[in-house]
Amino acid sequence: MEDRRVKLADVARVAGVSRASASRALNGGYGVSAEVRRRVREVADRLGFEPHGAARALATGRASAGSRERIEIVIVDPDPQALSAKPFYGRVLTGAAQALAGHDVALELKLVPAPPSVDGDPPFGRILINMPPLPAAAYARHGRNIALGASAPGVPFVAPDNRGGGHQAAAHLVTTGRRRVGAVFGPDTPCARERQDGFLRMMAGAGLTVVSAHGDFTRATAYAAAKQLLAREPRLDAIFAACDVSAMGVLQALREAGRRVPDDVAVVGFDGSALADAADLSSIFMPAEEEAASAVQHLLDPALPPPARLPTALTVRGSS
Amino acid sequence: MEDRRVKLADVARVAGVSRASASRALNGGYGVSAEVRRRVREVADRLGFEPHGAARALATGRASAGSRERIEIVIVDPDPQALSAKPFYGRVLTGAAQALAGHDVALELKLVPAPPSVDGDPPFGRILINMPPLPAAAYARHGRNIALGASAPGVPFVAPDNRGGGHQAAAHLVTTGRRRVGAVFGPDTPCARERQDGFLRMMAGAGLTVVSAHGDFTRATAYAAAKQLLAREPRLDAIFAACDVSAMGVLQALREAGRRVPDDVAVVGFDGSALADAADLSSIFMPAEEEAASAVQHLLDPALPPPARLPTALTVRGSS
DNA sequence: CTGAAAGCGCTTACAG
DNA sequence: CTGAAAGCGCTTACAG
Repeated sequence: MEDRRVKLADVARVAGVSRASASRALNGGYGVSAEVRRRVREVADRLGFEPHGAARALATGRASAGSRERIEIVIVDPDPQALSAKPFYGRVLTGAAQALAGHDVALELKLVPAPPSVDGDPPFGRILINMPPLPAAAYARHGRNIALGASAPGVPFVAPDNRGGGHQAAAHLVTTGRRRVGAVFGPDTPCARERQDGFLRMMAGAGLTVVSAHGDFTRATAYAAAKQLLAREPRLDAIFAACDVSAMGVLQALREAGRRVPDDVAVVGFDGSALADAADLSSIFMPAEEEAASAVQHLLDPALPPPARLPTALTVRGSS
Repeated sequence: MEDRRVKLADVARVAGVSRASASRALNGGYGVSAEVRRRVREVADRLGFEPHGAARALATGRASAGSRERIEIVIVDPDPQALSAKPFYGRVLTGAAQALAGHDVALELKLVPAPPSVDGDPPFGRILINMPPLPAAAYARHGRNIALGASAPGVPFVAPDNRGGGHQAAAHLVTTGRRRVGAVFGPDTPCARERQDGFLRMMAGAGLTVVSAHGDFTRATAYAAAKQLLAREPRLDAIFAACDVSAMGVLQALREAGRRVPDDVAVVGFDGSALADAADLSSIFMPAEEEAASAVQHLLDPALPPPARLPTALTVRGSS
């Protein structure tokens, strides 16, 4: 009548052997007669025996089969739709999944609006995205961690060479003969500032001034900013956008203003996401997948030094 | 000298109490003097004691703290970059994460080139994406499962009303006065066929014939297909693309052919991903997030009937 | 409040 | 090959 879970002892009793033999018959089967093995397995099947993972783990010392190691990807983003709207996150997952292929490690995704407190038993490792320094430091005290983008001191991180990327964009425009250059930069974040920095430095080196506006990495804002840029300098022959999504807004503004791309105006974005490819947009490729992959590799083998800065690359498409 | 893990017995010994008292002091602290509690906790901290999860689980009968329930999202895709290239997957993750908010259930991501065999102890639930019927049926015998898109008979599923979406696209073009309509349909998959079906049926109902070509959901193919369509019928005033990425190829072909969008030619895509928004592309919105969310809800409470077909919605943007 | 003891369910030397 | 026994690390009645 009792509906309690069937245990090894039950199987052993029904099969008419000791628990030791039952255990051996079930695991590998070495050291038991074929007859006993067959009988025990048959009974275990019939009774629906499922070994108690914790007990097994305790007895063997090995971690239980059910509790594979796992790496958490902790994304802090107030926008619950972030994974839909920002290609970056998908690319991170791509890189992490690839680096984990063949390693029996689970990939757990945590998308949270605010930094979660350190809970339960720590995972094998964590990849921290947009994690403020304070909670990042707290995490760092429990298990291995690596951040995407600089985080708290002491927490290793991987990041793209944003400055170099900005430089590459500027160099591309200059070497293709553009002279009246506009730019829609990003918001006030380290990453956006670095891109801007690299871009302006190169332009200054080339003796060119830049007509610029600030955006927030969204299409709508970039669209308005580009219109404003055109009003300030109608002879613009190039516009740099701090991210691909912004570049889409720029393209639309140019189209509406009757400018041909790339004939009249060249456009270069930043990110190199699928969006750039789909829109035939020249863009500075940011190795998001590679960042995530090397983050995972660092977690798997902390002896490897964290790679810190990864190079970007210019991808020329139809817009420049 | 030994570097073995510190256990409760060690803490108890150093603190000068029994293991029982040490255990009580650490868990809740009821039934121990404040003094003992303080001392034990201090020692545990100093020694870096971490309770052995399996042992605790075995002793209490409750599942170990570390082994939270989990829902697996199993994506079968031969392209290791799929998560970067296809917005659909990111949207699925968004929906699943949102539906899981507040439930202490882990979200595990499995991206595999081919259906994995059923391994270890089954998760709380699985969401199957692109899973062929045979392995889907095998999974169905171990734990709760739900597929995105129809799968094996007996496996519950959620899917968008693709046919209705195709119908909506056609209706939009017809009611906005388009009469010479082209279409770049998708590959030979149920989902693409349904979209095509709905589209053609509506057009036939309106007494219009459609100049169509087949694509494979990529930009390059759609670009070529659109060029071909224009060659066959230069007076085309609208083109439907079976997915947003294809629509991007169509837009480029139109631009190069000197057609203005939407003045000369209207374009409508399908998916309603961030791409459509960024490109200001009219599109049939497919509720990917909602599909995933209701899949999760079904897993959490199988008493709820699976929703099966979710309605699509036309989003009109600048391209039509 | 405190500790000796039993027990959680399984595995694995050890003897036979 | 087989079984009695000890043990994995912790918790929790039970007595005191």
